[in-house]
Amino acid sequence: MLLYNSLTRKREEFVPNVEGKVSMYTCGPTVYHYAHIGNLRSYIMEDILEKYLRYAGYDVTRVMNITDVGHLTSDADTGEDKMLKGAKREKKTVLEIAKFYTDAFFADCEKLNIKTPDVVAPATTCIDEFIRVIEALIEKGYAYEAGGNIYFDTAKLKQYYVFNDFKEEDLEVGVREGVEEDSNKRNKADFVLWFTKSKFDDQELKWDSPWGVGYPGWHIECSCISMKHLGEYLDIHCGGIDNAFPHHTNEIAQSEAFVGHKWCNYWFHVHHLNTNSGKMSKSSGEFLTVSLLESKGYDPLVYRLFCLQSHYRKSLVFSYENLDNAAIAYKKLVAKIAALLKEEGGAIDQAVFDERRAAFCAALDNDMNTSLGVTALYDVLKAKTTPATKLALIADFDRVLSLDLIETAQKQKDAEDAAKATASDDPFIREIEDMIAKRAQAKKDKNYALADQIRNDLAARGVTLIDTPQGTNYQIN
RNA sequence: GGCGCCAUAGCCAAGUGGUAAGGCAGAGGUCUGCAAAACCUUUAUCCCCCGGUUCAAAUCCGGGUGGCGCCUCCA
Repeated sequence: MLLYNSLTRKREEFVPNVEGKVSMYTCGPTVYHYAHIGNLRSYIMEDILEKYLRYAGYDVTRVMNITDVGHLTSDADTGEDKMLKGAKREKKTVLEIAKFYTDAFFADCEKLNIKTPDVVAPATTCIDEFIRVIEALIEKGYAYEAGGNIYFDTAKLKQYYVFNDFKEEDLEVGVREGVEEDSNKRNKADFVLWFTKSKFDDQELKWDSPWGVGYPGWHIECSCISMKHLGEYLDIHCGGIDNAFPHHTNEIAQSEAFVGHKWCNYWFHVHHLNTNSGKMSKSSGEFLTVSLLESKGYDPLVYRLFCLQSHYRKSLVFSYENLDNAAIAYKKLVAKIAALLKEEGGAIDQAVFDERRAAFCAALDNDMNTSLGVTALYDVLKAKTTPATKLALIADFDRVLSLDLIETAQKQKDAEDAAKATASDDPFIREIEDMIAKRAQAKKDKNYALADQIRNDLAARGVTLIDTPQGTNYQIN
């Protein structure tokens, strides 16, 4: 299978370190606020990668951190800790905030059918590990103390800028508002491993360390948590493209300085979800959360389909028009599958099954081409074969796509069956059937005004009539 | 200023040298008293622009233009 590797900027054949096994690390959320759907795009695409690797037969171990400490808004210890900022905003303790938004994050993931990683590690539970690695980095000469903080010395590396051909002198400090350069640093690119001199007096979470009471820098978290659970050799590291520099660059710097050899082979970066005005963020524009979409009547899985119709390495523009497009496509897809469920099953045609499955695999083998994967699904629906074959294929693809296609279609069918079964007991159903009968009579009498009025009355109450040559069916919305 | 990604129909999008998949919307049709649903048919003489390589380019190369991202908050 081919995977684009940000490290080499090429699509490469994926070969894990240990045959049949894949170690996978994902940068998790900073839990100071709800995740917006742009954040979740990354997790959806990473979920597809993980599930496809499993589908392809790999034994995958996936680890994710939860950033609940040390994520500053500025490098120079002048900004605010994001966690602290969230806590102040809501007048809660940092740990309460972390707990609340961690739960909210996984609740959103569940709605989007994003599998929870095998290991989820909050940074605050791994402090000893951070200290141990920082001590080793100091011992090896890769880290130094200045102004009370511990910094990583990027000048000690043969190559620091791995994802971009940056030249240090061309990098501008303070491109962003509110960012100042830290005068303690020896080199422009150096970064903090451990803070003891915090300018926020009310920093809540602090730990004792060989360098004094303080707290870890952001970058060290991911390196340590990954190595703690996955060892010195990592197969795939995932994250949003915005983290390639400096976060992932720093992770590589400190991890490889620590282990003394190549650390991670494949870097999987998901590109951004944009709005018409640019990158989606929590601070500008409409704050688009899963709950907001639900409140507007969208099934979260519609958003998942919306993401799957694009490629993870392309920026995607969000608009309600595009989401509506996905919503209709999803509804039609489910309706077609519900129709299949009603048909006689027949036997599974293994030849067709294998052929269609090969097409699906070819799509995903090609650098996670989910758009083609969805097309493979449509091709199944159009294929000339038995309903049983189609349903088996759809269920098979959905192990990766996770759109709950069969389940949703089954629910729809069950609801219809249940409505029919309880018809005689339910006064509402009896009334509907009564009105349908009256309308049939009106139609027979060519009293179309009355017939249309009955149809409109029912529509107003959420009942859609579907005329067929065999009679009138109805659907309760 | 430096670095990187991208550019295909009204919208989303596939395509990795052999003559433009698929989805949504639109149009026409079947069915219907009409409508809805469903089904069938149809929708880019051409892939941002200009050069070049080649028998052959949306695909490769060079140069533009435009959009987005990163350069210490971000997925």
